Amino acid sequence: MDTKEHILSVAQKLVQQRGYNGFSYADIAEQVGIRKASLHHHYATKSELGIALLVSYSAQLDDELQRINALPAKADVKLAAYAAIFRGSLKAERMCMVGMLASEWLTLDPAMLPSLKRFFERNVEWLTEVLAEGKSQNLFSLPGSAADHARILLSALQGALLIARATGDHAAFDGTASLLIKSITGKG
Amino acid sequence: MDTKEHILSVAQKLVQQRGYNGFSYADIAEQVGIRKASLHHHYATKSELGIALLVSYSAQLDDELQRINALPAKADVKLAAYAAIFRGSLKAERMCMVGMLASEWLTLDPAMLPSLKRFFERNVEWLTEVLAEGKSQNLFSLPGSAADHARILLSALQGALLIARATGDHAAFDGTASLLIKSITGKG
DNA sequence: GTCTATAACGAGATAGAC
DNA sequence: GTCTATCTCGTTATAGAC
Repeated sequence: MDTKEHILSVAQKLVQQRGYNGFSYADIAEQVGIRKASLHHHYATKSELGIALLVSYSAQLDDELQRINALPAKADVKLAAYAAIFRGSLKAERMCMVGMLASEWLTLDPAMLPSLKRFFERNVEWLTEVLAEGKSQNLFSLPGSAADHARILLSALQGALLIARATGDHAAFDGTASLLIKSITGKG
Repeated sequence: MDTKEHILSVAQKLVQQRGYNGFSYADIAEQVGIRKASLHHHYATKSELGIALLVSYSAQLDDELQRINALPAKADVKLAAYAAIFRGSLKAERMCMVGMLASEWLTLDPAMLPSLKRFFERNVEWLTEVLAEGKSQNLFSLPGSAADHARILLSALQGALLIARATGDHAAFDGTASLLIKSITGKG
């Protein structure tokens, strides 16, 4: 991994754990093993780094969604795989990076906001497709639009991750996630 | 309102809007109309202020839940009144203060954490009671435990507020909240 | 209880040598 | 591309007068 990627990886972890306003260039420098000033050669300003983080994180999301799309699985399994992404974050004691940034959005460089919004839209779009797919396969019984259910899923997983990480109650997250999926796949 | 309460009120708004690491004593001083140094007479340190904020915010929650309990209404109406609290925050462009603090919990004074956890527990307990009440009134048809449904409700409302505030999509919040309640009160 | 003044530190960022 | 050295500003917090 070259230095630029190493910086990005460390910075992403710091945002997910401490928030954008909760870490400094000194923290990155320490973990990457170079001096603060050298960071500015790769990312001149902190908000430039923030924008790069959003681009990188969105690409990671696309990779994950494509990986799930490629599974030889039905829609219900895809939903479980999607929820497992959040479960993995919880295990690593990290928030979704964009969920974290969303909480701080009023303090962010406005240039970061478009990709932040786009990230959530991408999640809702993908979930809406999977829900529609499950509907056409007669796997799901959904009162209300697929898009509204998609937003419930995204919101509930973000909120459950937020709360479970702070309370340390991982079992509560599991209960929430499995009941969420159960309530979509139907009771029978 | 005396100065101490005024400080608390301004600080609470700042945490809800910008996060605990996103505002300073200078911001409070400017809005309260006194000097930075005077703030330390009322709250010696920032984490002392943070703890006072959690005590005050928890008391506000108790007031709201008691107000809803006192309504001459059935469980479904109480759930809608609970969701309306979050809707009010969104309208004021504020996060739930404790949801905000939860995202930053790794950077907080550990003394703040017990009341933070207690806040979420209080929400889940109350929601669990209302859901059980609705069940006994034959208003709700719930697969899974009332506590798990309570956690879905809390998580989804926290997440929907987080996302809708950042994206500016208030209609998405409304769709999420109403479908959440609809899916509990049943389709008939 | 509020003020001025200031301490002590950490932040993001820059200059210029190597 | 990384370093040392430094700048400027904002942060929490304190001392002591009024």
